[in-house]
Amino acid sequence: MKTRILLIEDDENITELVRYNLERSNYVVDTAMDGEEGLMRASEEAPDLILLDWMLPNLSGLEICRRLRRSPETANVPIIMLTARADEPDRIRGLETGADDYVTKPFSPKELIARIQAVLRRVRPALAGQKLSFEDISLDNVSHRVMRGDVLIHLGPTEYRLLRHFMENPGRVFSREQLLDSVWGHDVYVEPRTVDVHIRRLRKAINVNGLTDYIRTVRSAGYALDSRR
Amino acid sequence: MKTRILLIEDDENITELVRYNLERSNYVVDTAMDGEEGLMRASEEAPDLILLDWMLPNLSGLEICRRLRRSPETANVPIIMLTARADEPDRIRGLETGADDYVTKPFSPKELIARIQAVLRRVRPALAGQKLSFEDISLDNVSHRVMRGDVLIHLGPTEYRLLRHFMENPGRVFSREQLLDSVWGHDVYVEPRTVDVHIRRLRKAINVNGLTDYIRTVRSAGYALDSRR
DNA sequence: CACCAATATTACAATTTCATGACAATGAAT
DNA sequence: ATTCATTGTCATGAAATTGTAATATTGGTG
Repeated sequence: MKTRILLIEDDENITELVRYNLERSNYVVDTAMDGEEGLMRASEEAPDLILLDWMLPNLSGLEICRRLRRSPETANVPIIMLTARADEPDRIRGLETGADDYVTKPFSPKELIARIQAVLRRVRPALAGQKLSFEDISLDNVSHRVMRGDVLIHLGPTEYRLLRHFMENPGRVFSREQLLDSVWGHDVYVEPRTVDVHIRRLRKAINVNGLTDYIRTVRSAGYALDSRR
Repeated sequence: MKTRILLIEDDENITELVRYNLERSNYVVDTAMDGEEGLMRASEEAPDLILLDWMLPNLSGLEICRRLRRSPETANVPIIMLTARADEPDRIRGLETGADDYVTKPFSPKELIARIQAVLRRVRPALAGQKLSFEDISLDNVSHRVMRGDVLIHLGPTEYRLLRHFMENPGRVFSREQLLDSVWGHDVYVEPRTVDVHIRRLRKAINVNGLTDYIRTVRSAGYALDSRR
């Protein structure tokens, strides 16, 4: 699932510049031309981050920021202000109002993206890495969650570690002994055949309905997480 | 409990300037004169925020930043870089290494404080006197009040800090040991199982009537505050 | 096809891990 | 001094997880 960013900005040139660069960096960009529209979009779309112009027709950026923070739906969405006003009192006022950061125009796309990532890393660690994915399976180590498509999957501790190990090394075949070593630990003695049972449990858990089974059995070698059959 | 800030800076003039201003703003300031000392202090004192000079004798600020991020104890402590180098490539490099913000020398004390507040607001909202909210739970760190919907919830001190910690890091799974570290303090010895009991008390207090329980137990891993089951 | 070896599946008992209630110790408030 | 709230620990039962063995199925080979 891509990270969605809402851009509230009235200058079309900037809008297009930002959209182009963010989309190239794999973000989904939604835009609003003024404050009213911005507030509406923000509560409807629940974006992961908001880029907010300081100078807007009708409502000022500062006021938007205040309102976004007040509404429970958007109170926790990080906000980066875009501003031409580089003077210190304004910067301080912006930060005090609840913006998480601000970028002064003219800004370079690279810096904007670096700032976005820095803010996201803080606010939603899950959005900035730490997340493994393979085809439509995703595993988040921070929240310990596994999803297949958008279905939440429950795994026992061992199946979780097993899947994580596979997802950390996709495509690679592991023998039962290797799996026991790296998933169970070098010091535990467990029957190699036990691995079969856990593979079974993992398969059962992640292949809800008739979904394709990405765990490939390699006869007399072991198992692998793999898209090819 | 005051907010503790660790300043890693070799220039004594700056050190004194910063110390004076931060202490006047009610922060507790600890200082280190070089990188080695900084790393040591950081893991021992567990500060709430680190101010890090870019140019340091021996280890560079960037390298310190990297090491702080790598070590689990300090990985989540916000870092603001102090730098004379204002050019963009450096700024980007700093942000990418894991700094949360940077301030260019010479800086005004007012702006430094505003930045500290902004970073803390985003990382540890409670330290910046912010209201926290998660779904229909809200926690006001100023009045020490917790509401579920519009019902006022009474919590003991420990349950309050526990909930605050969860609300500062929603979705994230914490082991009992981690919780003891950050909620009880890194120097207290308490049985890990005691955490269970406090989780129970928190649940009981917060899930009045048949309201959904947002505290998720992650078997053999810990607990998390989470919306979906 | 018939056979063998390897894997899949099932069932079950043992073990871990967690939820819950009770209790004594502590300290603050009256 | 007494009451009350809070806290840490333990004991117990419930629930989830785990390893193993027994049995079924599959794939390859002659």
